[in-house]
Amino acid sequence: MARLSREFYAQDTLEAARALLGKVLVRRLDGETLAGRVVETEAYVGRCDKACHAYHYRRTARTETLFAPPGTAYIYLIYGMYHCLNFVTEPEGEPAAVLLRALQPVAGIETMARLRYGDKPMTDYRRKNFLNGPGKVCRALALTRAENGLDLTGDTLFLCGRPEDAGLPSFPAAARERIVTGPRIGVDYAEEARDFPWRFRLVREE
DNA sequence: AGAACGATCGACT
DNA sequence: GTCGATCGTTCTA
Repeated sequence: MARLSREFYAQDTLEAARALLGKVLVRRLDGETLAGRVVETEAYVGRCDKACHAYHYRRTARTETLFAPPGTAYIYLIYGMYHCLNFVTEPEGEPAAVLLRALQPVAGIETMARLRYGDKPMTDYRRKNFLNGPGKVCRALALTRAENGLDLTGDTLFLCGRPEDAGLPSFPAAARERIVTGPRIGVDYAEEARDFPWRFRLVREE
């Protein structure tokens, strides 16, 4: 199964955040395959970014994962009730990562819907807001701190360029899309870094 | 030991 | 648009 290599993750974080758009995230759970297409990311760079947990190489129990090799999953608890999934980037020792903010569902949709909504029926509102936030993505993929530190070159959680790389049916004809850049969400406390245009979204052209 | 604070979400006016 | 939930992490003393 072709998946993104450690060298891919070792690149510059801003480049990685852009390059990850359109890639397919695969989560194997109890023998089932859950998958989604990456449509929104944010970059966090410890070297120079006050919004990054490892700003100025700050090393604590939590940030230890950001110092792990590129291609490691950094998952942390936020606001006491949600989790965020990040992909560790740059050469080992440079604490940096790409936050996954949104997916388009690709496979295992019923299971993801159950993880997200339980037995509540699917509605248009729920379909529209299914995987459009970092906490929602982690809920739908059953990712918690227990999965923090997972190796993304392994079999449990990984990214690939196309669905066929994971044995999934290919996408229908690709719509025209472009990358929209803007400031990151929820980092108003981060002084000058709050305005860095380090959020990347894949949006359909009209 | 205690306090402050979130890289969010969903319910509600 | 506003607001509260909820708890691990981090910092202060």
